[in-house]
Amino acid sequence: MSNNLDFVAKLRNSGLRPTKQRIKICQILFGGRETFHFSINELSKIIDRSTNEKISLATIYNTVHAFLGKGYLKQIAVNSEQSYYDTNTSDHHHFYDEDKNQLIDIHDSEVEPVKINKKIPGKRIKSIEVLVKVQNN
Amino acid sequence: MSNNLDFVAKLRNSGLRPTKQRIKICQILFGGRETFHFSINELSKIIDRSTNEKISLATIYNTVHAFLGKGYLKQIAVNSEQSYYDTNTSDHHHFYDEDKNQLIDIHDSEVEPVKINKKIPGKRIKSIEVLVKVQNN
DNA sequence: TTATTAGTTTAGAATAGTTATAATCTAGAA
DNA sequence: TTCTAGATTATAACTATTCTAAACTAATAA
Repeated sequence: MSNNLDFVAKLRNSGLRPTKQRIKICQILFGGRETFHFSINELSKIIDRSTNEKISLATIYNTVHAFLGKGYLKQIAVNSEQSYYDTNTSDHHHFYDEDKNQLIDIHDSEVEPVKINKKIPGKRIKSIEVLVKVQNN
Repeated sequence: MSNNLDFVAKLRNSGLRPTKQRIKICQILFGGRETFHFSINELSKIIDRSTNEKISLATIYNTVHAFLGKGYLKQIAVNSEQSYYDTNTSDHHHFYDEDKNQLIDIHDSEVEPVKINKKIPGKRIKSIEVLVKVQNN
């Protein structure tokens, strides 16, 4: 498990000033044993619960965008009124439980590799996302 | 190509009253040779161009939702500020061009079938969507 | 250490997509 | 033709997200 010095280094190395807000958000996002999925709204609640000092919504948005840009987070394509993010940036896919509005990892070993036999001139593939929507039986 | 009587029958059969607004929207969505992708905003512009009588935004939303519920449209999972829909409800996947904000079909023959070797207790798979994000070279 | 400054945080305003409301209208049945 | 449940509409309300510009702070130089 990372400590704050690791986060400070991580931030510095990416050209982001290690402010106390960013370090706090790093602790929450990257300090645990497990990766997880979150929306801005959920992250905001987690922050509120885990500290007395509030971090403004604008800063949470800024930080998530910065981390996305640095590749520390991945955005997940779901149809929902809010955007979802994943602290697991490795190649993998998702179940989306529409009843619970919840994302569940599908490990790469659990999907046959997706092969696309089509190219678009002048374009290169940036990512391949598989979303398996599930419903209650 | 369908004529209005077909649309009236289609609407009646699904328990939807064939109002002139719904028939007009049917013409646009299902009257052409090709299927296509659209956002509410784009659909609204197409309607404006193709008729002198305005259809209110609320009705467009209502109708698209009704058609979604009846399975006449499919919603596509994309990260975007707006929702995208597809008049092609058959199994197939998409490229998403982030530079042009544009969806492009990947026909089923162009992807190896996606196999998911994982089940979630009490849940059944509703859909499998593959989204391939592409960028300019 | 202090001063400087460029980057950061913040509250709140602004924006955009979508949904809700309540009055008016209309398709279809009697 | 009359009646009514279902549709349409303009507009208000709501929610997620982005913008703004003032206050703050980390990092650097003096």
